[in-house]
Amino acid sequence: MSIYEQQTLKIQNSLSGEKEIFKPITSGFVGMYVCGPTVYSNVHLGNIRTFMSFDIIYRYLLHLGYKVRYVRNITDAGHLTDDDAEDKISTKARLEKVEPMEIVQKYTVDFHNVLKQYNLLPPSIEPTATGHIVEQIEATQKIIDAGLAYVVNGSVYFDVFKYNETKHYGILSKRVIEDAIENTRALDGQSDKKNPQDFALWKKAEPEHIQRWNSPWSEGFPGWHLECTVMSTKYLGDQFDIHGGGMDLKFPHHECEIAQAEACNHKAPVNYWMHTNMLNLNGKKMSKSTGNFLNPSDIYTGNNTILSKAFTPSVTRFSMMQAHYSSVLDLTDDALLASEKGYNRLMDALKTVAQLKTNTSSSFDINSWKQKCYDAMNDDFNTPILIANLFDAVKYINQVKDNNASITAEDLAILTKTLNQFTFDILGLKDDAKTNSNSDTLTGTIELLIQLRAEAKANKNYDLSDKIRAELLALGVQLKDGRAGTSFSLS
RNA sequence: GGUGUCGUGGCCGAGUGGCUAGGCAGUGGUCUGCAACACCAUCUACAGCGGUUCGAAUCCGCUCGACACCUCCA
Repeated sequence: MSIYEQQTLKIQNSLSGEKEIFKPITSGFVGMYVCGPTVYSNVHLGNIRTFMSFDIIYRYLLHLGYKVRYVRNITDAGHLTDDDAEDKISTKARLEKVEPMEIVQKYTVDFHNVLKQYNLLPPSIEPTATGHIVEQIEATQKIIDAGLAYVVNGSVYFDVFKYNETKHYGILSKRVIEDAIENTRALDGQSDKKNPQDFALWKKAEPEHIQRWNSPWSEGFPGWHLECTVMSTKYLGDQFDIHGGGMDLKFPHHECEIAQAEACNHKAPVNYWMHTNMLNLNGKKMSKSTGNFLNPSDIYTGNNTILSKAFTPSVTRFSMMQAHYSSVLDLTDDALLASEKGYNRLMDALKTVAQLKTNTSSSFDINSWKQKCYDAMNDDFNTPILIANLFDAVKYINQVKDNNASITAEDLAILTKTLNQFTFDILGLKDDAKTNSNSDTLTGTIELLIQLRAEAKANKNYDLSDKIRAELLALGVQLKDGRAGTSFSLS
């Protein structure tokens, strides 16, 4: 029996605006699509938060025993910039005098490196827009055939007004498109489009545009919204379970996806839409121009002027998990410092739990604690509550260590397994100290110093014992004197 | 200007119509040669103003503020 048969998972669905019991289309299987990055520059820290949130969701679904196909695309064509009608990738390529695919390669590698640092699991399929030009042309033709798109000067536009006659454009973002059309019709000027709300399915390439493909309408490139529709339905089917992305993509990107999929396949493509909230830095939106900006790697290299020190990816990850994915998260030095201490306490407890002595009875209800951990995650992946529960266990573990509480061997096994599963498998944390420097040589050396210090202390040679303690601390080794002797931890 | 999300204690951040969230910091204590760690105890709260209710920080309205998306293009 799989875990998911014993747990009731609820997901906040942006489409209905309600928390719904999750029921996959095919029992035991989950199809999940998340809009990936446009690889024209280093990945944004805000993107990391989004992908990390879905990493937790992916990990939890896997833990529950679902067979998950997780698709996350790479946008390497067709995403237009805000300030002009040029392709982001081509613009940058011309600037740096390189091939567009060179830019794509460079930043795709950067993206993968950063995600690996933050311990994100790779998706099951990572399709690229340029690898699906044929499918995008086919989808465009299908929408034209359905009478919901029109061709002007080699470009193809989705007819939002026409679509809205039978369907609801705005169903996801809760917008009333009639109002928007009413308000903007007068402004329509030299555009090829019938209506400002219409969006491009295919764009004719200007002469300077490098990325271009042949199509029935022109030599050009596909519209940004179409790639996600094509790639999600190709790998997950016309209807699939979960579609995720950042809040900023809800409109128009995801709205357009729904319209395109409806136009192609005559059914709603997605059962559960999930949107993650934004990441701020020191209370403000991150912006390169104002200097209120961090690259994901700046945090763990410490190479920045905003934070007081470097923070490991696990600490950053832990810090982000202390907020719910649907809340705006404010990243600050204080918050990271606080998270680092909490994270260290959790890691210490995970080491302590392996050394606990068992008793004939338990003073803590392990099974109800375990269920509380599941309840937290079942409630729309509430990681802050989960972490609060993990700290309950930390408290208990320390009490047992100090003989102020007791635990049976059976309960200890459950506690150890559950704690490790939630910390490492589901939250995706890593024990940085362990991975950094856990060699027998180091351990042996420190144990020797601890022994020498104990001898110095026995001889009341406190100058020497304090010197050993202080210098080890300076090297990142903290000695901990307890009743049973001295232990240590690495930072 | 339009739409949406939100405003919780020194900081971060959950939750909720009446029952201690949690982390970090602070305070008192236990432990220690002195500390640190750990443990025990403890303090600070729900933006403002109205309303509904036996009871609201939680529901409703207004005000103020924050953030995002849109308003030219996608």
